[in-house]
Amino acid sequence: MSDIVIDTDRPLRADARRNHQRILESARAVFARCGPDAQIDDVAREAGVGVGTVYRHFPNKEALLVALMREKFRLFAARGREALTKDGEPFGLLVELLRHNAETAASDAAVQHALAGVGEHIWLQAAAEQDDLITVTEELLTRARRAGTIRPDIGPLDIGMLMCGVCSTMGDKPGFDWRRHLELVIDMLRAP
Amino acid sequence: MSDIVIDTDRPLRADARRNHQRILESARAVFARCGPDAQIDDVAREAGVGVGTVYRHFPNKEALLVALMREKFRLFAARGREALTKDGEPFGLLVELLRHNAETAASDAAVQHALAGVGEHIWLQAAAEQDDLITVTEELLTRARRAGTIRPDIGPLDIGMLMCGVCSTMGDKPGFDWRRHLELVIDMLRAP
DNA sequence: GACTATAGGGAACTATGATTCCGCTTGTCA
DNA sequence: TGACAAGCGGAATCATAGTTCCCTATAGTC
Repeated sequence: MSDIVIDTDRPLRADARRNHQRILESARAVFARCGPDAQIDDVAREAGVGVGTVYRHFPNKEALLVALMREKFRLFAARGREALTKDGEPFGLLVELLRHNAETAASDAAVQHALAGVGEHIWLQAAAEQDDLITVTEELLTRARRAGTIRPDIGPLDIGMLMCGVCSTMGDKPGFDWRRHLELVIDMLRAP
Repeated sequence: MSDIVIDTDRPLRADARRNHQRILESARAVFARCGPDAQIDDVAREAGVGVGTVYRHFPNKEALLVALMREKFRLFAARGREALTKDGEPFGLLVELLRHNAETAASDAAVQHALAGVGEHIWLQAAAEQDDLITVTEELLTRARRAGTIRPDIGPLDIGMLMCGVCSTMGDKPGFDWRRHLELVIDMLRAP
């Protein structure tokens, strides 16, 4: 959300702040439409700004993608935190969360491809957000474990990995049904 | 294996046949190394031929990728057929097959990315091979169902989808362990 | 209202990598 | 062993899309 390179602590000019936001939103839309081969020109057009402006805010295309990943992880972590405040059967809360997140991912090919297709070096740039997500997930799992309703050997990274797998089947592969994939995974998570 | 455009039924010249094979092998190696952004020039160099020669055998890069996918599906189907000839507990045979295929996929980023990242139109060009694989898988599943050792609601497309998910976690994602992913999936397949 | 640092626009530049083209080579067959 | 069609090599071409550059516009400030 604040990926612009700032070398002073001066606040951004109002128009810049507005554009930054607009670019991020357009990027989300364009990446969702075109996956990782979305074009900067398209993002710029969609945002109603010039390419130069995009580059003023994000040093390159990769940075834009990373910003989107980060945003997504932050969203998932926030939802996790929210789930922690609710009361109810912990496993059920987790399942609800996973379904919700999967729907979000499905509406946005960027994440799907970002998670599945890009190299480690991009992945690592969202490490902080991921760690946070992992922490939250761990807490959700702990509660479910205590309640005895989840397979006890499942860790937060397993959840990430399995969901990554579900996301990979979200494209337009003939015959695949990611919702079924998700339900199978959820079934597997349940305590025997 | 026979993707060269032939407008007569004349057999290929000996050197052409040799080169066709060599190109396919090199493509496999280069795609395995570089994933979908392998370069035709590299394939040509590795095969010890000029780029022109590659293009004489495959109209474009996509065709090369499709040829590799087809080859892979054919291999998996062949292994499935082989499993059908063995005797032993059907579920065990299936598991052995899945593990074997996963190892193969893991040694070859091309498939992994081809399965996960490319669009429907490429996918469809391997439809015949896939259908064959599905048929074989269905037979394996039927036997396991009869033996009562597999979750009865699992179909051949589920297997494909789940394995596609496993493949998607084979990259260099920090903390992911696709072998664990596979074992979790296998566990889920088992009859309750 | 004027000044200036900050921000924007978009044409031009560049890099990358797929694809084409054509003159040369080599199997094949009589 | 010659003829010639089939095949090969790789420099040149073309297309795409990321990135830079610099001139113009404007928000913020006195």
